[in-house]
Amino acid sequence: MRFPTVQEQLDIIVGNVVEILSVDELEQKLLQSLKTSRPLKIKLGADPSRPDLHLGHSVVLRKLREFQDLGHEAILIIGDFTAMIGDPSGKSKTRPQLSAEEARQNGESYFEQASKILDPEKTTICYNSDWLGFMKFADVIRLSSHYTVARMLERDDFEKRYRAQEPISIHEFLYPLAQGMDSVHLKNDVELGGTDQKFNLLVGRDLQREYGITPQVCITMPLLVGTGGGEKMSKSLGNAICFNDSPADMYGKMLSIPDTLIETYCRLLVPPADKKGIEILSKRIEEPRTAKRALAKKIVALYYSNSEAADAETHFDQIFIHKKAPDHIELIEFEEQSLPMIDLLTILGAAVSKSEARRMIQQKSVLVDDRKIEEITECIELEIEPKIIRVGKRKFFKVATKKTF
RNA sequence: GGGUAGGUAGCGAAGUGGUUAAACGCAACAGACUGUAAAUCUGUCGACUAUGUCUUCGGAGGUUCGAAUCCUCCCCUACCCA
Repeated sequence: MRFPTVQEQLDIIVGNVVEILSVDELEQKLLQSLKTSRPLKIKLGADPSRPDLHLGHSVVLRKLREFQDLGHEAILIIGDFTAMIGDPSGKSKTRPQLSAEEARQNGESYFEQASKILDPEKTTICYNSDWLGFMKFADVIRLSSHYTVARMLERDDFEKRYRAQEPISIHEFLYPLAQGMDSVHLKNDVELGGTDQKFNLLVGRDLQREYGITPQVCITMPLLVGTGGGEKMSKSLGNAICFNDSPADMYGKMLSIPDTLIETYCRLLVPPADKKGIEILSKRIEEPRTAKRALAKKIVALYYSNSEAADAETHFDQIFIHKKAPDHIELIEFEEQSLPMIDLLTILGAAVSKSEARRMIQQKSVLVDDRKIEEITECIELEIEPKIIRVGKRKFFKVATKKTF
């Protein structure tokens, strides 16, 4: 196969990126790689404490895939060691510490999900505990001596917290350094990350230089806004569309994004090859609904298949347009023949507490076979013939009794 | 080590002895209108054996008929001094 020229490669790499530090260096590296027939090492860090990948992750993963397709080497680093620190980027909450085993498992799950975008055959996966775990305290001291407090405080996040007189723990300073050590260890040529990773990426660059390695090129990708339209997509904010969401969920969540996001989503989430029809639609502002449906269908197809995407759409129409229950709901059987509605709702998990179940009924959002439950004291009579329970717009349950009397 | 200011529900933030399960804002949830869009309106938003009861205001004790509010000790955070 013919390797693409530097310019051809650059044209692809530049797509959707926010910043490349620096383009000149990247060009040099690409040139060098062509001359020596040595692929570039492209690094992407993965946080195993959050193994649920969502469309936000896909932005940067797609970029990594593009590098793979250009013949470069993708290295996925599972930050099992750094997870013990918890990246202080953005919202800083102490994360639960992972055991080594959990970290491995999550790492594998991450890789498996990422394989929906990456070429798994051509992806190198490694765990940073393999080198960070063996550093001695003396090594850490040496490492920390390369950086100053003032430089650390330059980081936007630290600076804000510092000014707001919020706590910053010493170990948080170690996070960028640890991540930087990954780059020193790997001697990678490029590191990819979201814009929130810029500082960390730059530390990696500095440290490589300190350790006598050609510094990596840092490429930042935009952060995807969540389905709510405000904050960045994040599982914990509940505004994420996950790789593992069912096709129906994925489709539904896609339709719930604000119209203003259609174009952005289309640009960042759909690979250029698949973009055509949707792109045109997304520009037709008078038809946002059509565009959104096409986009939603495409997204589902990307993570599942065309037929599953079509099913998701049918399913959606049935529930939300025709307001009917879905065809397939898992049947839940009970020993009892009669149960108070409130109890049933909590058992089914439709409500977290009985108080909440009560509220659901009071707010007239509970239907049994299309009949509205009016009284909180009401009991449901379970029969062999299953009954459909609907709570709110999107929760459906099918219940019956096991016993024949 | 000394001093100052703080710690209130998912978050932000009022409240400084008595209708306070705790104002208000955001988020969330439900309903109306829709296109599971936005905007808007309404309601909900600790739990339970439920027109009442129980548990919450960093933690543990104490004062009081009554404490998020007063006292003591402890823990945590920021800032200043060393």
